[in-house]
Amino acid sequence: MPRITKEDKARNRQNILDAAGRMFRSQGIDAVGIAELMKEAGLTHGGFYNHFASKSDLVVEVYGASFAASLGSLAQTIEDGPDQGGSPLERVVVGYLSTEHRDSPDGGCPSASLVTDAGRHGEAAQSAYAEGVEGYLTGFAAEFLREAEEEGHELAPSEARRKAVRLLSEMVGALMLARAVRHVEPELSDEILRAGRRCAVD
Amino acid sequence: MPRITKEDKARNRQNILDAAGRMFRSQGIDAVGIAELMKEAGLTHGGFYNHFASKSDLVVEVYGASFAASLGSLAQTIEDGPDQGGSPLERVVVGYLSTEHRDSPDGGCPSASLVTDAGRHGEAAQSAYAEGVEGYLTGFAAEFLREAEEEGHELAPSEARRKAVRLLSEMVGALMLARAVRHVEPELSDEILRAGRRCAVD
DNA sequence: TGTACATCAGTGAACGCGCGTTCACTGATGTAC
DNA sequence: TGTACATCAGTGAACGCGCGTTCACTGATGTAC
Repeated sequence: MPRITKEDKARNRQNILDAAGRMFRSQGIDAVGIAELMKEAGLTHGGFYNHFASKSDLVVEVYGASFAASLGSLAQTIEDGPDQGGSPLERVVVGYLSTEHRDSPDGGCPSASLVTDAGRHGEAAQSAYAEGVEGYLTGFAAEFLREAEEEGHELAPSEARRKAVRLLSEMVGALMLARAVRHVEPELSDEILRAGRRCAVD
Repeated sequence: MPRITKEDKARNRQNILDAAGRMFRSQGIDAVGIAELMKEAGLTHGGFYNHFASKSDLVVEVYGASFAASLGSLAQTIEDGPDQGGSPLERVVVGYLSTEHRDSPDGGCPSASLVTDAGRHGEAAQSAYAEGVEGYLTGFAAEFLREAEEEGHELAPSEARRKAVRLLSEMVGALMLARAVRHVEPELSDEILRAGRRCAVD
């Protein structure tokens, strides 16, 4: 059957990246094997090295791609008009700490699902992770400033930044805790999400 | 050389548990092999199964032991008189979000270092994790109530509980984020800790 | 208390297994004329 | 545009390796008399 079109090769590469993004986030990087990953992408394992030099290489690319997608959907949530009321950041928090996001990490925020793996897969992966976190913080801080200006409050940039850091910390912490206890203590899991949603933008 | 005293066997078992507690927290459960673990405990790998039926069994016991130790030192931090000022919970937060705690996960809070592993090592481990989290929440909520009463504020138990959940979420999230970016963005890492320390008991 | 024997913790080689990675092979695509 | 050949993506067997676990063996301890 091979050889394949250039476009097909590019599509295959993207399929591998997408599958890895989903599987890494839901199962953890080390729990996903190359063979399993390639099968999910519709290929056999041997071809992996036609696209990536190593699993480590893939990991770095996945961090970049996952954060890019995640920051994109964050921006969209902020820009979307206030359909069901609440400020943009309130909508972000409500979506972030929703049962849907908790229950499907595969398409969710890499800040949370890849936080532990970031420290264990080399400097390049860690840099990609840090860059993604910085993206979240920048977005949040800008939105805090925008909301303050709109409402006529005084808000120093350094204070907006601090609020952004706190908001991300709480969102990531609540989401991870909620996920960790979900199967054995569903009520505790829901309670954690609820408490975070209720007051996370104070 | 074998056979060994009952007391020696008990001590060996404890050594394995201690080594596992340290190594699991700093490296992650899956990254620690039985051979490496037993070497750290001063034994050879074959003897592991004289103490534990399987690695999974050990994992469950480590969750229990780590949380017990962690909750104990938490209680002590709360009880210790206000040496350098600040309320007991402020002291807890300052210690929790210190660079020392960030840089030595091996003796630190299992809520943070074992949160990801909890979801991936069976129901028993997850239950032990949830129980530990519940212990943290109960301790925090009681302290919020105590402080409110001392200062003459009104505080409903449900509100104290909510504050406890939020506090733990933020502490865990900040600690994990700070650890994840520590080696590539030390300033960002410090900033995350600082922001959490500054206002985590609001 | 003293003796004889059974017990069993520690040892380290060995097991099966799944991992990341390599490789010879295939054959349709890309390219040079 | 048509033809001949080189390229190279996909395939699946095979590699070395480290993992969790098992096992035969040793010999000091625990126990029964």
